[in-house]
Amino acid sequence: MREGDAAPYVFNITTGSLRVYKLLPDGRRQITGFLFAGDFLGLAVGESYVFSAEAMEPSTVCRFRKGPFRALVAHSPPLEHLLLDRTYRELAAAQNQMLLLGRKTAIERMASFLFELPGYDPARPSAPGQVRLPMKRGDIADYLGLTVETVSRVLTRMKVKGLISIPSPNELIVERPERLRQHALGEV
Amino acid sequence: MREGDAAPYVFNITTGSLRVYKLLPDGRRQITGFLFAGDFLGLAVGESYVFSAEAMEPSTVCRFRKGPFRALVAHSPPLEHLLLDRTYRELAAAQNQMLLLGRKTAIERMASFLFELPGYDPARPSAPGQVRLPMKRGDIADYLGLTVETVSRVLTRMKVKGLISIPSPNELIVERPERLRQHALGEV
DNA sequence: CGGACCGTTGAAAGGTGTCAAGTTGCGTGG
DNA sequence: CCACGCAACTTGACACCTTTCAACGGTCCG
Repeated sequence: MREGDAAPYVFNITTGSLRVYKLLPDGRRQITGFLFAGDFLGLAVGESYVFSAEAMEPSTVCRFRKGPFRALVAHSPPLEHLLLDRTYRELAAAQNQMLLLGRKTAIERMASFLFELPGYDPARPSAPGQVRLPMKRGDIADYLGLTVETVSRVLTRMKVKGLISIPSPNELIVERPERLRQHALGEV
Repeated sequence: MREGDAAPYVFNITTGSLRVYKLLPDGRRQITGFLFAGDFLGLAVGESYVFSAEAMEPSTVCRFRKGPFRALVAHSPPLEHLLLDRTYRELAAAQNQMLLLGRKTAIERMASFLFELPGYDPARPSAPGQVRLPMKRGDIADYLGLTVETVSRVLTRMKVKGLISIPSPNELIVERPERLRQHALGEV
């Protein structure tokens, strides 16, 4: 779906992963978030979408027409409550991302990014965790407000420091979660 | 209110203006938004606030205890709908801010900022508009992901170009809205 | 085998940050 | 009434992190 297009549908993701982004006229892209199974898409008010979205891998979604969906929500307080709750979480995540984009260095951004991906177990803060990266380097760069080159260089630096290892371009192992977390908070 | 504190209240702003922000441990600050009369504050889920907020000038708010407020919302579908709608708008604004912080240059950020302040009349796109700046340079800098020095330099550059004029530090006149808008979109 | 895409690495350029100093405006107190 | 101190703002010089530009190797696939 494209920013500016008429917005007749709401989607719920069944499988796969999507990137949500906004563009400037000259092509500069900012990815505002990645979506995975269970996430909703296209809820915003208004007649047209305010952002674009694309699948990053083969994905399936459940599509609702907006009118009936709105009616359903309006008649189901629990559902509306669920949506409100999810939207608050999304807003809190957006604020964290603003902090990242406005005030963190490249390595701090990457460290923060790795912690929000599934694969980290908060119950075992120092246990290494494996992370799947369904997105390409360019997607990570446009999500973190960097260039692909910088993303690549930062990953190399982390590898050299022993913070992570990279078995393949789409897999990453966090070797030292506690030190990576310090980086994410700018405490190094 | 401070990030991390217990969150027993929800606020609605009556008069004045507030800044909402997040901090890194070393003191770096990112202002995620400015709030004005009519805006809600502290709606997010959870036991504690996920950001801090301060008044920028003498302000008054209407304070609700969270429990009763939630109950009120739950029993009033129109109210919940209103909150959901506002939150979507806030989320859309946050996505625009991510684009700004991740991909725009200093002058583009400042131009974008000036357009989201009250004082611009969309019905007369080329008419000069006066803008009140209740926040200090440091607040603008922390909102745009810049430093005070860069904010000051960009304003000077805009002044030299004839895009704006600055009668006093807290007042600003947009002289060439159409050219400023081009800057905001990176079309220069 | 050739080509497209992706990721990595190097060298140089540049925009913004850092550090420092100077100016202005204003409230306070002598 | 004026000197003083302070905070906010501006300006300059320089440093540095990230970007830009370029080249190279690897993988997949026609």
